[in-house]
Amino acid sequence: MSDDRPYHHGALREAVISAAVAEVEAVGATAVSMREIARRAGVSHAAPAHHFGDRAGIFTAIATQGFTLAAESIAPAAVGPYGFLDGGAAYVAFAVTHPGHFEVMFRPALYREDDAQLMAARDRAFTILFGSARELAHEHGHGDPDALVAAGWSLSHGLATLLLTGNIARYLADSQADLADVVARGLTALGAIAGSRHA
Amino acid sequence: MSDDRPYHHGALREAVISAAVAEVEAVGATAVSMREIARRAGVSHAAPAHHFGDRAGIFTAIATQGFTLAAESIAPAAVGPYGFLDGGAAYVAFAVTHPGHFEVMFRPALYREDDAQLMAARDRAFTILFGSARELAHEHGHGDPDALVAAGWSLSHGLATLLLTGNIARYLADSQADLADVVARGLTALGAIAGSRHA
DNA sequence: TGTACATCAGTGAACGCGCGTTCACTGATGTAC
DNA sequence: TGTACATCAGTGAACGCGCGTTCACTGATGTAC
Repeated sequence: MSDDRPYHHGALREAVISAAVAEVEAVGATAVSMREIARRAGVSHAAPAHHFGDRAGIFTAIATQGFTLAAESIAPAAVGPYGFLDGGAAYVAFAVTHPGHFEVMFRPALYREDDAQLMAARDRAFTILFGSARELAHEHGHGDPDALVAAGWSLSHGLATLLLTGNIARYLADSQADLADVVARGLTALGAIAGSRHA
Repeated sequence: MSDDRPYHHGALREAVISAAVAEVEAVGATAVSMREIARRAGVSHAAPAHHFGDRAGIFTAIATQGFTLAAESIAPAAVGPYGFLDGGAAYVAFAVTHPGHFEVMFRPALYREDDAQLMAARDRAFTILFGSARELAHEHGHGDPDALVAAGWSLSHGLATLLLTGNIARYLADSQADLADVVARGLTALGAIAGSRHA
């Protein structure tokens, strides 16, 4: 080693994870290589494999961290009688600020789904989603929390995905702050029309 | 050549595109290689490059074909006073039956966005989306088609994405036929609640 | 406090492999006469 | 109808490169005494 970097890194695990997240954001999850992650983290190319075994091991760590971060950032918003709605907005905000984590989290084929810590983190996140939907249904006299989850999750996930891939920007020129308002108005109108159809 | 395959393929372009789509569905868009596409199509490894130049050229062809197929399969549904709603269902159905095209279409970083044929096909598809939204807004007395597009497109796109990545199946056990109903009910309830909040 | 030793995080050279690209070629097709 | 030739779609050998994996190693740290 030419510089004064110590032989033992001390926080190699964290360094590799954040390098891997940056790499996912740069080239996409399925195109990342262990060598490039190591290069980004400033360690030897064999170090990531030494710690995580393979790419699936790194992706499992990223997904676990992602579900934990998502739960932490959504939980404070997802309380009160409209917590499900505010939680949805927080979900979109999380995706936009953590695109690398978000991409990996929802590509379960890339990581080890039976990992104990991953499952725990994921369940914590989904407890917030289903819990706030149950509260919304109870509070407003609608009986089916699962239907609320199906619609609300799809709406938030779709908006997040379209924002991240740059598709919203091309077709709906609004700024992101306005966008939340626009989507809320569209949701209200769309719900009323869908309801009137089957009334 | 050991078999009786003729020297000139005759439909190499189509063969390469459909092999590439199959490969995208197998390993993900960013992980496909020209060599593997050629192997799948049963041609020499240099043939795809000869025709398309590089991966971006193939992806451009896939996206163009995807927008064309999407427009063709959504257009018949997207008519009448509720065409926007039925078009959304057709959008989800297209995504589920054409996962390879769908993935490439909404990753514009992978292809040449300024390709003339691509832009034409894409505009045809989006004309259907915005046109049916305008008709819905007019028919039901809601003034902002863009808000309908933002909400409806997000909802359909999110549902499609969650279905394709296997996330819906894990958390909402319903069959896909039922799911359309569940989402419609959730949308109606969610719209009413969102409306009552700001009333 | 000082010494000896086990542990193990991290290194770096070496390997075989699949990749994209290049390039001289082959052979089927279309056109001119 | 038959011959000559230009065109160009598609081939396959060769190249250099980055990849994941292996493995003997180095050296910092923790523990025993």
